[in-house]
Amino acid sequence: MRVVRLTRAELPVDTAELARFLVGKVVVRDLPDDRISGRIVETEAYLPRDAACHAYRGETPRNRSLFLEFGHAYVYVSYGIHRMLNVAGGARGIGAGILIRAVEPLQGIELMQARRGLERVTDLARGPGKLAQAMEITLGLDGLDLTREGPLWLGRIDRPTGSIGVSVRIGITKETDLPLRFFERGSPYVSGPKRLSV
DNA sequence: CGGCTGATGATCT
DNA sequence: GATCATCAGCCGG
Repeated sequence: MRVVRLTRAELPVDTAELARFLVGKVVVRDLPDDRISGRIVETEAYLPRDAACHAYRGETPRNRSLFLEFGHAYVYVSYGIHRMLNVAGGARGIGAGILIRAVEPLQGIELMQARRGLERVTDLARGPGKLAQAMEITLGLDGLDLTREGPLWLGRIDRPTGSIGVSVRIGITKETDLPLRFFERGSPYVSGPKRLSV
């Protein structure tokens, strides 16, 4: 399978636009001897002046990557257990990002199954915590430029993206009414309640 | 499938 | 000390 790395020039600067753009693109995790990759089927945008965004209260040690130029990785720990993979949005200095919520496994499926302790491919990376576990997303990847060669980067493949649906975001307690979740309609790899993925 | 609950620890106040 | 961009397990329909 041929995966071509995305360049920063082809990424939308606007965070919501980038969130939509990333559906259908590919996350590639290059390990010393193996490649794990998955096609993004679900994202959520977190904007500046959005109380649900980790950057809302300003820059801190944890969220500094959100203020990097769009296309950098922001990885953090949620609920003390799960790691979340995000892509920074907006120009340098703008705190915004996109949570990658689910991918359709493409390469390294056996490795994902081993890491997750599951067989069902639709359960390997359906949800941000599952995705991070399956793809070995670690805190050490925080701050990486995802448009450069390295252990984690973004690419595209020659395959059409289906119709993209929009809904409110999942699992948050603030700004719960904003239509900032994007997903590929009909994909069995999308997470969340079914009513939000129509 | 939807709804609920406990686990669990980094982060910030 | 409170909060939390989640998940697995369990239950009822």
